[in-house]
Amino acid sequence: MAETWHEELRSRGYRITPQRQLVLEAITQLGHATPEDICSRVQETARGVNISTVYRTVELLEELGLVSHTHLGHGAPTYHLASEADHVHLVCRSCSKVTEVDPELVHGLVDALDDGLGFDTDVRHLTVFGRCSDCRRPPAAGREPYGSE
Amino acid sequence: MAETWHEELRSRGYRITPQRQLVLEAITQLGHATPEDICSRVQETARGVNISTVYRTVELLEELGLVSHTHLGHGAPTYHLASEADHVHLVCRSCSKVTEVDPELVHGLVDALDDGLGFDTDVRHLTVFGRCSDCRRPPAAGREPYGSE
DNA sequence: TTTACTGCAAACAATTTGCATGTCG
DNA sequence: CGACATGCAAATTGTTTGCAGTAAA
Repeated sequence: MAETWHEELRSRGYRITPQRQLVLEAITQLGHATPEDICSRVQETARGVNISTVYRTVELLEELGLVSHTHLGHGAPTYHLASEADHVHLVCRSCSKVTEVDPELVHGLVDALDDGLGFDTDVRHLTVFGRCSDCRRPPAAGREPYGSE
Repeated sequence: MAETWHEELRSRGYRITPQRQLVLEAITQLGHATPEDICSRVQETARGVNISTVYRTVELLEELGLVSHTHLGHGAPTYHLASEADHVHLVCRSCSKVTEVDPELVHGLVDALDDGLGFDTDVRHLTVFGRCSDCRRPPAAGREPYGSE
């Protein structure tokens, strides 16, 4: 199993601690998790990891490139494994449903931004807000305003 | 000049107040503004509008479709006139520079999401994170991790 | 005069920081 | 042992809410 990150940590002068392992595990299991989610999840098993340690840890893991975060709306950001992060998020502003789609769909956009402006898009961080098919009205006259976030 | 929104307000039972006019003006002048920005700007001229009134007002103005907001990174959201909002935001994660680009660039994506999933994208709310041409390294071996946000 | 709106302060939520103590290496 | 990490509490933002006084219409 991949514990290659242990070496990566050490080589940078960081240490391997149970808390860091627990946080990484929680993110692995939860998929999309806010710092609070991670904290609660970890508390189920072990004696828990303090919320501030969670914050410090996700920051570290992100710096190492192991996890990445996205803003799925209003409040707290959600973290997920970078290795599984290769997808784009769609968030419905009516029902808040989150859908993951293949990044292939945005390649056109990414290429256009690269060619035209030299902008290097971070696809993993991309979130598209809108309205999902379930919440969308059958093409009527006036477009209703979007709901919250 | 357009004071059509006055009627819109009244017809819905809302009132026209100096605070609401000031907030709208501030957003008009500032372009991209956080609630805090709006508050400070207004305080330069008049006796000021309380921050909680700013929050209540932007919510109202957004409901009316006059302004819209986007998350340009970490903290507070930024508000702008809906009439000027027809652009997509690019945010550089290294230098934090914000660039506005023609929404034409994302039409491909929007169409793909619509055709494939029936998802109705809210282009005005779209923000793309990445690295701008200035901050991008000349194609080297290892890709540096992204900075803050 | 009626009822919405504003300001203020307190309540909340999310995140950060200082510091004494604990522990990986 | 010694430097780094953790826990805890307090300090910071960012945002919301209750309420009494103010002002559009």
